[in-house]
Amino acid sequence: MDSSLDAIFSALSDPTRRAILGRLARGKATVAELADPFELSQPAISKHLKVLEQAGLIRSGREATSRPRELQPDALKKISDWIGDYRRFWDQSFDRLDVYLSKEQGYEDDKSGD
Amino acid sequence: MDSSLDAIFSALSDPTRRAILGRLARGKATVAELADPFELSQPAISKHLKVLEQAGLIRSGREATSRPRELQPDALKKISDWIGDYRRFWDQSFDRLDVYLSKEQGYEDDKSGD
DNA sequence: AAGACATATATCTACTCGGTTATATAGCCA
DNA sequence: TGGCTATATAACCGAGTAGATATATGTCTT
Repeated sequence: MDSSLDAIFSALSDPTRRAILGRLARGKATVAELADPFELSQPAISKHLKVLEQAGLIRSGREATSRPRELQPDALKKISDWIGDYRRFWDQSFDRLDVYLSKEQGYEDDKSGD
Repeated sequence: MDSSLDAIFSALSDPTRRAILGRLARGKATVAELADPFELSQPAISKHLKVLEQAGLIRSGREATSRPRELQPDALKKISDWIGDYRRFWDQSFDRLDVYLSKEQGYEDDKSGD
């Protein structure tokens, strides 16, 4: 599993792979279940799953003859954190001190006196 | 400008382009300024800038002979919103679905041989 | 052990991508 | 106007990608 930003962003740039993640957000699924909505061959789906797994976005299990996939949120959190550095560019309220401080509960409004 | 998730994620998958965005987060810059930190040719940088612009991540201005670039946060907000749909999977305080999902067995985080 | 089933891997092809060098375009100044 | 500067575009190359079909692997069932 790579889990670098390169691999994660690259994996997410494909609509099929994002759709697969969307399906997995509703619970784990077998390869056959994941392939069903698409007009792609089974090997094509397996390839997409490999890309997602190497990016750290999903992981594989084993249940009898099937290898169900499930979401692994760490990679998504990683890019969410990266984007967070730019949040101030579109979110006006981000610049406010109280927003910084409320990252941890209980730290709220220690010195907000403007 | 495309601005689709495909184009945005794809643009962000390259470390040079992310570094360019990082530089632009500190203010607008000319192509020459953006190229300076890299050991790449000027045309290579121009290509990267074109990719970023077509994804809607930056935009070009005009000042005398230079074409300064600046951040355009809309595209970043777009993918931030997309990721937001998955926030519950890593943010405990968002809800508890992640706990429910990881209760199932058969996944490879437990690598004790059978 | 053999067959069936779910999935992975191998191989091939067309296309995209990131880089290069060479050249073109556009604005400023003497 | 001609030349300088900043940047864009064109043409090309090697590496990687997404798809296909064909085949292999691994597990359950009988």
